[in-house]
Amino acid sequence: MANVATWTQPPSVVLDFAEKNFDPAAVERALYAWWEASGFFAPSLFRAPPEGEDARAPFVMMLPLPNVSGDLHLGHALGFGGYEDLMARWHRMRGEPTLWLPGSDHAGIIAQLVVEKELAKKGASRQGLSREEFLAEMWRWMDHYQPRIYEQLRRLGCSLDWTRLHFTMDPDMQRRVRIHFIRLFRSGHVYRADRIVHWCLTCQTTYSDLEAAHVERTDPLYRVRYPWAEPMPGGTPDLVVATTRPETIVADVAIAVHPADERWAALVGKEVLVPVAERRVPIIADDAVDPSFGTGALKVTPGHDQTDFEIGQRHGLPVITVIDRQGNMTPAAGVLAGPGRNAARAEMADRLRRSGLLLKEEPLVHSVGVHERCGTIDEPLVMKQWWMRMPPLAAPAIAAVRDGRIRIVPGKFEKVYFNWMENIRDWTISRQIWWGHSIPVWYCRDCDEVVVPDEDGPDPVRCTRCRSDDLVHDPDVLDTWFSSALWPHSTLGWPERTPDLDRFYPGSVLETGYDILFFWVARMIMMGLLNMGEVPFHTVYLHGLVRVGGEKMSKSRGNVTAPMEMVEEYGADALRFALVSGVSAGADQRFSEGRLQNARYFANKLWNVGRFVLRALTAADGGSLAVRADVRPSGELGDAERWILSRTEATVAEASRLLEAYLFGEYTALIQQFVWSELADVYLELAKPALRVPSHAAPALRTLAYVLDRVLRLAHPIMPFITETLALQLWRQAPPAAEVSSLVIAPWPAAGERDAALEDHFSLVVDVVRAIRHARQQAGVAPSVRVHAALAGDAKQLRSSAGAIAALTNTEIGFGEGEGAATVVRTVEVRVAVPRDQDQEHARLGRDLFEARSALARSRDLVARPGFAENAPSDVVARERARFEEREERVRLLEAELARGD
RNA sequence: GGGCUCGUAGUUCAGCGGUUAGAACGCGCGGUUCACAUCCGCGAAGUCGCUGGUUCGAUUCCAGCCGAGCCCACCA
Repeated sequence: MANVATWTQPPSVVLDFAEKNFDPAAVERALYAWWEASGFFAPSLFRAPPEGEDARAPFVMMLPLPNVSGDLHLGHALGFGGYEDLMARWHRMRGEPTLWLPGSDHAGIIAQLVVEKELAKKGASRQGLSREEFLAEMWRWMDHYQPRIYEQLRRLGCSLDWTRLHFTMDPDMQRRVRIHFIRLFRSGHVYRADRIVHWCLTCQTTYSDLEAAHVERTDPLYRVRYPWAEPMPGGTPDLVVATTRPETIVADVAIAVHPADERWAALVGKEVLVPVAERRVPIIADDAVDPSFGTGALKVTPGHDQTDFEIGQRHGLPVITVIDRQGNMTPAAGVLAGPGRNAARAEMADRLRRSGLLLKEEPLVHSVGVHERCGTIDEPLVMKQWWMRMPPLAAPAIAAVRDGRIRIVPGKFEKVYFNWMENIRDWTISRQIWWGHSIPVWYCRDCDEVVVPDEDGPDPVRCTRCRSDDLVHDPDVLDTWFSSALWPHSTLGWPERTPDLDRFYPGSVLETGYDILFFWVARMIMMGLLNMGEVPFHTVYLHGLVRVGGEKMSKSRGNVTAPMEMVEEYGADALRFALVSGVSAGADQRFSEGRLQNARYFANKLWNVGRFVLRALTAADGGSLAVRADVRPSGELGDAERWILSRTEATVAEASRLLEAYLFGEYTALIQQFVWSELADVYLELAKPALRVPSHAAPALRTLAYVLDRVLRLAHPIMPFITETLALQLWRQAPPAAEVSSLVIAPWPAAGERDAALEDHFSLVVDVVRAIRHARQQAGVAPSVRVHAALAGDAKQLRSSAGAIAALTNTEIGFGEGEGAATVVRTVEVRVAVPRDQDQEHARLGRDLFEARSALARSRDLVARPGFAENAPSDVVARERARFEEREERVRLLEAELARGD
């Protein structure tokens, strides 16, 4: 049951609490190495489930494969070190066997381009190498970058199970991709067809619709007259079309008009002559034409335009290809044949001009498709490619989200998902590059048969139809996303039914940026449903983009965006905290050095809270008191102790709630707020007096140890290194009753009992403290000077807290009448014996009274409003009534106070 | 053309049918308190984009408008 792996001792070089400031560099590497060596990141059951409960279901996440094309960027740091590791660590602490599976992606064209660029630096080129030589070059490069990326993941603290590391191009993965393709082929989900595709002249490959981007450009728009093929009756209008690509005129096969366009209705079926080509082509009617553009007549060029290709399909028109893969004009272009489509464009414009058919030339602002990888303008071409038939795969994937088997967080992305999936088009999966999964298809040179091997069969050597041995392997490779779509099941052993696949599929959460919802998430859902019959995860959490701007990240280096430099300078904990803090799901964020600095300050605050507690334990010889960090103190406790304990339990409950609701930004804010404003600013100050008296120190010591222990557990998912550093030292002095060797596998706390009345009472104490401090500052009394303060009005409730108020304000507290500056806190009169400025005080009390009266008026209106008492929930009514009474009392006190001053 | 989102303090952003609308940074003032100057204390600062509607009650829900942005799509 329990994992008794190879727990080694914690590293000896953990930072000692004698250090005033937390030094991440001193602990991070050693702690990570220890965690990893101890097997904490394996999906083991680290402790028996609680009495009467079954073992928890595993928590499974896949690392969104970073491309092996460079270093990690801030977006990776946010996803991996922020949300994902946070979830993994939290679930692990909750006792769920947690598998977070690492890997990387071969990144097809992106990686190939990078390596080609590297080659170019050395004066070499892909074309100068054989395919084998080039691939060897790719692998060399992989061998260099992969370990680098894995090291960076460790630096971020990611609790990945490195024993299950995968790479999309591992021979094993190649086999699974091959089987997947063969099955898709046999089931008809993939097919080979001549269709129009996006072609990149630079990269010399096709690409999918998703990889097409659009940019706005201004190009000349040519208006060209196409002469009628037959003499037409008088009054027949000229047929004029507008085009930005006159060089494709020679590939025109028709003119299309909108069916409802009355200008052209009578001429549908007539023919015109294509200029220069002198070919007769018909006028056809098709819905795709926008009658408001130009004359409403569209030249139809199925060989070089997406829309035209579809019109051609509908009307059975031929395809003429006049541009080749290099961008040169083919012999089919007739007189335009020859190198360079741009030269052909000029040539064509010239010829049209000379023949008087070019009526007009004007600039047009329009958007043109480009290859998003390199920015080259799309050259749509008709080519034989492999396609995946998407609508049948999309249907069950839509249903899975629709019926809640998968939930997307934040919910707005469900709409985006539906919008895309419901309009999905077939996916071109073949690419004309070398780096990638080869397509397991051979073609017979003798009879054109397509030969596909058996799933685990050898490469075919003979044609299955004509027995020829003249077979040629498809030279193309598969789109990168074809293999990553299988990731959640292929890494667990599919198609074999392995123990891992049984245990860890379906997984739990898929966390990634919203920008790859379609590229990856949607496709994983479709492939998971197809191959496994079950969704790959129940929740998709999408984060926004990290933008760096506005503020300078570093004076010396310009804008630092490399997360590793930030880890170096600020520590992984600070970077993780800064990235997650105050950001909501799916929202883009602006990252700044200020955020990072604040996170480091918070880490340091936590460090010093830890130091304070550890020193106190040492000084008091915690050993002899047998303090147990995980045991909530009971028995004789002061108000302050009972208050911070109650607040601690409240924080435990709230942190759990926020994490369950995927509200990570609020979770970090909660932790920071509690540690800084409540634990450090209030309770630590209150504990100091007690700690000075050894005989009275025990309750405070037990409380401090317990609260620190809770805080470290709560903060561990987002700040693993500093919390572990402190926990190891805390537990040495106050060993937990439930023995545990590391915070990584320590139980997530369950919220204990709260005392709501005491919490409320203490918030009054804090308000009174602030009022006294304010009075002292106003009067210019030095903090070291002890003064008197008197509490009156509704002050009885504060008797038990007089000591706390005194300690926090350096003031003697008395009850009843007093002298000095006066103020009213809620319903308590506060007089601080300091010199006062009568006029100033009078003015302030006047302002307070004005505010109190308007607040009272608001309360009165609300409580008396018709329908309020009947319609509002009873607890709201009760609260508003209480608030009304309190405000009445406050107004009365302020009036009395003012009257006294007069 | 279709879909989505955002507009809250000087800045970056949380929040939300009933709170005195919050945080961090920044700003002003004061502090050598033995955990922390990567600190402590006090303070100033918001008509929650505009206009209507729903509601006992709207910063929060709905509609329109103004402003900013994102995604999808076959604008010649």
